[in-house]
Amino acid sequence: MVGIIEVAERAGVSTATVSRALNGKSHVSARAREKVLKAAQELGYVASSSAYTLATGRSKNIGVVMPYIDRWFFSAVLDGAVNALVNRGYDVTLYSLSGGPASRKRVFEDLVLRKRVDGVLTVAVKLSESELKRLSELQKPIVGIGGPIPGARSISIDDEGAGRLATQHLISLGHIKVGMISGTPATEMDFHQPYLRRTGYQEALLDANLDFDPKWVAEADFTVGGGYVAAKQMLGDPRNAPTAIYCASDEMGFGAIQAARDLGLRVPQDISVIAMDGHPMGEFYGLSTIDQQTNAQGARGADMLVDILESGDDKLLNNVEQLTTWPIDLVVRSSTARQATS
Amino acid sequence: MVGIIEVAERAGVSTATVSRALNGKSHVSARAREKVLKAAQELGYVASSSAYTLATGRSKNIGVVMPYIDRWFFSAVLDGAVNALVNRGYDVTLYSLSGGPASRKRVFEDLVLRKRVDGVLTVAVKLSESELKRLSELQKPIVGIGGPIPGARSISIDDEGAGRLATQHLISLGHIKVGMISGTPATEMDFHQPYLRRTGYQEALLDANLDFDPKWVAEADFTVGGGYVAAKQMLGDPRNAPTAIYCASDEMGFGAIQAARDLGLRVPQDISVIAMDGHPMGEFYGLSTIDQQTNAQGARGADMLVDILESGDDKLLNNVEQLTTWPIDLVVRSSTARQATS
DNA sequence: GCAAAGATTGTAAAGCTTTACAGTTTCTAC
DNA sequence: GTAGAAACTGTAAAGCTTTACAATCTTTGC
Repeated sequence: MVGIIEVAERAGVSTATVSRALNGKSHVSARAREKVLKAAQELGYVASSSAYTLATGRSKNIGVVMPYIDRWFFSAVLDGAVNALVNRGYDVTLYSLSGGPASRKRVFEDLVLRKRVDGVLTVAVKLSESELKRLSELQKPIVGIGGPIPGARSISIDDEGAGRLATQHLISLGHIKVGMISGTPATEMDFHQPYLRRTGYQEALLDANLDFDPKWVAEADFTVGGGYVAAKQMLGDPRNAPTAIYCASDEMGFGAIQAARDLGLRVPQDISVIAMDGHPMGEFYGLSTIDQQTNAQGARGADMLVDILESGDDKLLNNVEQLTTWPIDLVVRSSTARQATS
Repeated sequence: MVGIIEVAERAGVSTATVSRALNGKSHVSARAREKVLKAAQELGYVASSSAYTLATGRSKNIGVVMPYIDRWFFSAVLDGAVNALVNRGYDVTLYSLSGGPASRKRVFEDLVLRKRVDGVLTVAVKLSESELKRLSELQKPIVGIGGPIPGARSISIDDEGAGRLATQHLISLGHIKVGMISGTPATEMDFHQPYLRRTGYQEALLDANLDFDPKWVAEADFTVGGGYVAAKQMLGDPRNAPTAIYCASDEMGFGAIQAARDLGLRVPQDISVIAMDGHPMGEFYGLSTIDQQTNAQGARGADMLVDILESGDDKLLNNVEQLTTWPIDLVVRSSTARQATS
């Protein structure tokens, strides 16, 4: 194994100079730098990251914590974050919370204490007070995506506003009976958006003086299957079915469209569907939606974190509450329309 | 920052004993072990992973390398791998190849030399000879998923057999004009399946003495959009359109179904579609498919890697060519049927 | 009760880098 | 040509753990 000593010998300088030259520090003559670079190149030398971390206290590694990996929203955030981080010279270590409370505890205690990561990016995870305290004690900055985190920096859309906007779109098309398929918080997750989106929906109805029937609100698990079942139930009773549905995720929207079709309803002539997220498949199913640029949110969160780490200002390492509201766009496609006169 | 010395002092033993007790080694009295555990608990001590890695040469960390992150196939493999690895006490560091050849080189040179990972799991990446050589020199075991890797261990379905099976299913339903939407290898990726699947398709036609029209084969990029465009083109010309299409991925299958509908064709009465992967949305679109249990493949690959690392047999660290063929299942749903008599 | 074997414990080195500090060389201005 | 400043370079410590080896204690068989 070739170490810094071999490089120093070959270049005819000390290890200190090798280190300085390779890390682009000043106080190295051009000649020495060149010799070092050449020697390192010839030997195929790369510094051991564990020794680097031990000596400097920085790992150049960000921990990303999320409740699921193989769902579109999460993998899209992850993709954005990984690309942004690699551009800035950071690795990412991935932690899933799907293993239950025990693994969650392990993630938050070990992960950070072990000095594996310089900072933490969480997606749709609400930290408990003790988790946050622990991270803060250790000066590990944290950025959350997908919901405001009390006591820390976070990036989130205005979920209530999004729910209101989607519902207003349906109302503006003349719909009077408007239903909603809301998300449901799974036990291991900390989504809080479901309720906010629902609140926005109800407020929009209220503002428009429209009736609100509890039967028009269903809960599902954010998946296509969940949306399908909920929509079929809601639309199945012809005496009291809504003419438009707002779904809290695009995947549930896909399910709802399919359920409508299976019931013989035409979209949008018989039933309008709007959802939210900005899933790439939305375009092909003509699903109207509220786009939230998921990839870009991940990239932005990653950049915020690295900005803090590289600022050189240790005060920034403390976690402070600071919410960045992420903009949303209404994308109108072919799944929403004024209802056909029957 | 609390280190092993503080724990040793509090427990009234030496650091060596603390280390042994905490790592579950033998040669520690029950009494000493208990004192150490108690002290460590009280101080909230966790060993620094960089110091551990520096001392032992092992990082308990696996690098996962894939060309994309936010596509279903890849995130499903990743999910399976992450869960399997966390169960065995390993972290995973994620590398994306989407940054082009320069970033690819960095991944394979730095990643390993920096001793960041004990082993590498690649997904749909074919290693070059020099990449493989480098990994082997450093005794880093590698396992590939999604295609046989020359010179290394890998897990792959029989792509040719899958293409043949899907096509035979269509032929068995009486279809004579059978098209295929094949994948296309993007520059940064090393998919080799596209051609194998296509070979299987052609062989099945040949075996059945069926005509083969080059216009019935299109290439697309594995996405819904790509499948949509290709299918629309293929089905658009009524004089020469196939009555059944085999798509090399479920997402392209979704696109093909949508294209057929937009052309006024009924699925499966006018046109049958079969695809492959086992995408969870397939069920809701009634897409017949060839299931390959993507999650489980990721988990299996991860387990293979850890088995090698924990075997204690250094000879196993050398990379040897060894292909594990992964079983596939034909799942028949409502998108394939005997053609309606016109 | 004692010698030998076995179990437990401690000391100190090794693992590889970064960097403070001190020492040396080179340059500049007069 | 020289003093002083500036730039460069080297030595050695620090960072935190594991573990080989040596030393000590405990047990066992007689």
